Amino acid sequence: MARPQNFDRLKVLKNATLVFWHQGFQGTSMKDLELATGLQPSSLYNSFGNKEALFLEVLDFYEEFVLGARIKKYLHQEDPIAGMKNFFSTCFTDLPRGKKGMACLIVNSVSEMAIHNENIRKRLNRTQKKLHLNFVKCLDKAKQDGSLPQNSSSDAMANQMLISLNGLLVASKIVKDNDKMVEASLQSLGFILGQQ
Amino acid sequence: MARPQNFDRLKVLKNATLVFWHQGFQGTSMKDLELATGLQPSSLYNSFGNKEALFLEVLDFYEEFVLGARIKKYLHQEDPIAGMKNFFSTCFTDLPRGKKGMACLIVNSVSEMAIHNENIRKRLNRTQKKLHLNFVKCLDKAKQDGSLPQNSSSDAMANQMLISLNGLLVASKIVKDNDKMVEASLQSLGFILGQQ
DNA sequence: CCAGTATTAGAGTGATCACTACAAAACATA
DNA sequence: TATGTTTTGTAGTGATCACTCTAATACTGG
Repeated sequence: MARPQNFDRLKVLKNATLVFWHQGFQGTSMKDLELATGLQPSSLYNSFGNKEALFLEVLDFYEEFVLGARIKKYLHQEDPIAGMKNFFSTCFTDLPRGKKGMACLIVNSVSEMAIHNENIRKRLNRTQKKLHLNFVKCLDKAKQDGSLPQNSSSDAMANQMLISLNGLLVASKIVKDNDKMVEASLQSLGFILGQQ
Repeated sequence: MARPQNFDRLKVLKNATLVFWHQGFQGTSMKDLELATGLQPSSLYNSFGNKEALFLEVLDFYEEFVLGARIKKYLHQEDPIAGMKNFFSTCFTDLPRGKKGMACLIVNSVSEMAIHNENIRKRLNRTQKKLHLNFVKCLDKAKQDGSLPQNSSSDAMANQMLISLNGLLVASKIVKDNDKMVEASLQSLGFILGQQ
């Protein structure tokens, strides 16, 4: 056969994710990615194709390992309402190396790339739908628990939560007092989460 | 004296605003700005300094003439609640040349630049505070009208509205059915706006 | 060990980046 | 018309962009 790859693909994707997350797609150069991953350009292009393709894999990595971990940690809890509350209040603190203002790779990328690259837009839309679905599951569970009225629309509520979450993450980039904004966000969702 | 400028500064700023609004700061090259404004590089640099300084003036232009126009149109109405509702429901349609997905230059720029450029961050923060202030004024007026309970905090409500608006504008970049998202957004602010 | 194959290192591609140097041009004042 | 001052047109700066070429390298199956 042939010479094997000399690197861990997942570790490379993780490092690339951190760079794109912090600097954005256009703000990240292939040079940045070489330095962050330790790979030479030939290895990067041989394994990932080009910058856009690498970014799409990074989005997959983020969905599975970053967002996925948070979904599992907070939205698969026993108490769905408390879980969703925690999901909101930790969206600033669950950051790598404690970097502030990085917010969320998905929200950042929607803002930067969605209207300019259809492949990226589709991928981001899929990720948002995944989060939406998990919100719906939580809300349905809360209905069964009796924590929420049965006649409320989980789909509509999940939309409200997505919008508030997106807005919260944007606001976290300029506002000092994030806790105040989390509180405001949870209050505006108060008819969902405010009972306890 | 000396040779006069051969262009209308406000018209140049307007055209530069449209480009930055659509493409973002990093996605816009000086070449793009030359083409959009019709100015040669020497004129651009002589009159505005550099790309960042031009962008800061563009942010001022946007605050005064784009956001300012919307504030005047919707938030200085007689009925403050209806005005705020209209402010939300028109944030997708009040776009130049009907371009969709451009959302808001402020939100786009917060997402792209806030953590990388302190000058830009400060400017964006100032603009958000201006909008916050106008929401507070509307909310206070609604309290005087009796449309809102006196004990509610206008500051907290304005924060909720800012977050929802930001989230709504981000969502408008990937979601097809914007009206559904506006409705969700207004519903989550329902305890403010839902009475009528 | 040999042959075959995929990966690697490293230099280098043209294009584009923000920005500048410089002289011609265009005006107001005298 | 002559002078002084600023803007303008044009060519061009080094740096960096995403990406590629080529040959040495490292491994597996025979």
